[in-house]
Amino acid sequence: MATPAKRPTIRQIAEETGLSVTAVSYALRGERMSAATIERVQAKADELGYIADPVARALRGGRTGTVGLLVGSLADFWHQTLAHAIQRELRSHGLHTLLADADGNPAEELALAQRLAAQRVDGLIVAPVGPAGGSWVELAAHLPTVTVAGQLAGAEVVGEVAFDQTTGVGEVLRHLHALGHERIAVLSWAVGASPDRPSERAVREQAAILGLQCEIVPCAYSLDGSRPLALEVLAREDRPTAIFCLSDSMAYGVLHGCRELGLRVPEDISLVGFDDHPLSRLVDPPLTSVNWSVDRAARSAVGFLVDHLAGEVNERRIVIAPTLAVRASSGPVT
Amino acid sequence: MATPAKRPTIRQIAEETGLSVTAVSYALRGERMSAATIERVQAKADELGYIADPVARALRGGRTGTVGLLVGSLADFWHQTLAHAIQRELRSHGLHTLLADADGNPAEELALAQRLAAQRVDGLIVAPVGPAGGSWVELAAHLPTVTVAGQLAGAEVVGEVAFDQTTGVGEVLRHLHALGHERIAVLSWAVGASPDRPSERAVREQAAILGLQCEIVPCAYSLDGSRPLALEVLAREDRPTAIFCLSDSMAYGVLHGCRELGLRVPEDISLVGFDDHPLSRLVDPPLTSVNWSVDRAARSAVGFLVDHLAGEVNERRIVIAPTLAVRASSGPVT
DNA sequence: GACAAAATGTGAAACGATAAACTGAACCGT
DNA sequence: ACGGTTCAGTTTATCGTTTCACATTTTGTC
Repeated sequence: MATPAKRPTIRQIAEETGLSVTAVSYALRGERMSAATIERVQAKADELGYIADPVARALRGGRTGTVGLLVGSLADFWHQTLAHAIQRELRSHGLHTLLADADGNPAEELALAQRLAAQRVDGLIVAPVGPAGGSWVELAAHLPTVTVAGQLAGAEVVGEVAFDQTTGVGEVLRHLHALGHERIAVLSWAVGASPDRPSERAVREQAAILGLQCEIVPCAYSLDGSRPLALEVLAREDRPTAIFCLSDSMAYGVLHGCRELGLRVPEDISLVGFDDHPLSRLVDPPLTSVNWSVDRAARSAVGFLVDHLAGEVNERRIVIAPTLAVRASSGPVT
Repeated sequence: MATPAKRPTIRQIAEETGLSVTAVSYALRGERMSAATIERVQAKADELGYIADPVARALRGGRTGTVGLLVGSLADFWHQTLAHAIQRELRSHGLHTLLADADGNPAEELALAQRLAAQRVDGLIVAPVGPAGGSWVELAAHLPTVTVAGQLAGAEVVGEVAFDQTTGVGEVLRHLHALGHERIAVLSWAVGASPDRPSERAVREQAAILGLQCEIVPCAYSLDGSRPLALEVLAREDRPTAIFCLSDSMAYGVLHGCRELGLRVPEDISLVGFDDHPLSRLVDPPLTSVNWSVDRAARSAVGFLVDHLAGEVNERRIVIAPTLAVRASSGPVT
């Protein structure tokens, strides 16, 4: 039985160098102590393979080096991509990621955020699905928070990454309008009762301007959620000539549904997605979708947080502009 | 300016109930104290909205309720799916997830695992990409560890979820053999120098049995990694008649490459993937792939860990059997 | 009713790191 | 030679919780 080989602590270094624990603590951070001492301590620390215990540090009130990442639904491909991008970006700043997934349940988001806070994360990045209920205000007041694609009911955030939904939706609807579509079903996330979701509002506004009949259909995120719904919508007598899905994940499900019904895309029905997942260009037919530069969003979100933690106060809001990627899934009405 | 509204502590409860801190600590966990006291403390705790501070608890040596999840590469779709499934499964057990992504760099895996350990996770679930180097043995000796699809150089784990690669690879190669293919390029993960990767070994063995010419080509994970490689392989004069990718992510990149070169799949070249991502049935053409039941893997991995934490000692290893999903991307040699 | 054994509770010491307050010295200009 | 700074440390208290060792009360048994 090998020795349990405990991790070395600051105290061990103190004993072996003959200094006090405090001295070592300062030296390790390069404060106060003389250059000679700092070097001696560093050497010993390296020798022992010392890593500061983030837990103890956190307890005392310091930083953990860990950022909480709360995503609305990892079942959604876009959230998956975003989570990956943010995680990678955080890591490039030497920060760790504590991931929580509300799994499409907006009511749980606040509770999860609080659990993350209890774990003493240094900051929070939230990509919510639902309308913010409850007391985000208080949470955000204590914990630097950045939102991505969503608001938190008036909470004071240190950064906000917004997506220009109005323009994105507008481009899609104008595109479909130009192709001659007039009856369009819009599949929207079915989460919470949020009558004023920005994307849905944008749909209504633009539809009114263009004179389109847009029916907003609430839908579960995942492929398996949108497929049955698509089957129902497509089976109608006066089925729409186009379906606009407010996420690519849903569009994939619809695509699957079309296959099952033997409907051709785009001849029988046009289909447009919303996040431009990397695979959207590879599905059959390639999916027309709205691209948002996830990397830019991730960089900004992490940047806001890191700047804030460093005490800098910079620009706090960025609006990511959409690009409509027109592919084969949308075509003229026949 | 509102009061900072600090989280309530055990001490606050103690003061308000007139008990000692110790008594409250016991009472909250329902130990020792009289039923009456326990109830009184519980009531006060609920009233104040008390949540035990996981950080302090961890410092003292208890559980954090957080499990570290180390994935080899979140750029890979399969790892994404797996991470989501495991995260969801952990949550259903009331556990939180601390996610780290080695981003395709096996050399970093151990260091990341150590950071996770430093964060005092209760256990570790590792889905490695590379051959295990370094001292996993010591890490695993202190921290309950479960591996998914990979080994950790002789480390003693509390659970192992294995995939029957031999059978999976065998089915693919037999399938291609039956279709008349003889020259096959196998795209394998290009990580570390691991001459004895199980999947690659399986390829060599099966190829020998069936008399196939299999060239193993190392490749980066992502779509963007495999696409250029595919272009190179496909441009050869004696290009293979089939490409077998050891992950769907790579297959997507190859598919993209085929499009650019104007090659038809499967008429000009057959393509087979390996993880059966949900979108594989939707791409054009639908991708033949090997399905592994990610949900089952996730359930098992989490189950092993939870059982171990509960002190139960059960079966510690499961081998997930593959199912070959034959779709349109593989066809007879023409 | 005596005495042991539970039951219930308390105080103090951890866990590992940090920060405020304090202690000597060396050093400064005048 | 005097008070004042700076330097390079040390002591001590603290974060919130658990646990060990001990103190007190209650209960049980013959």
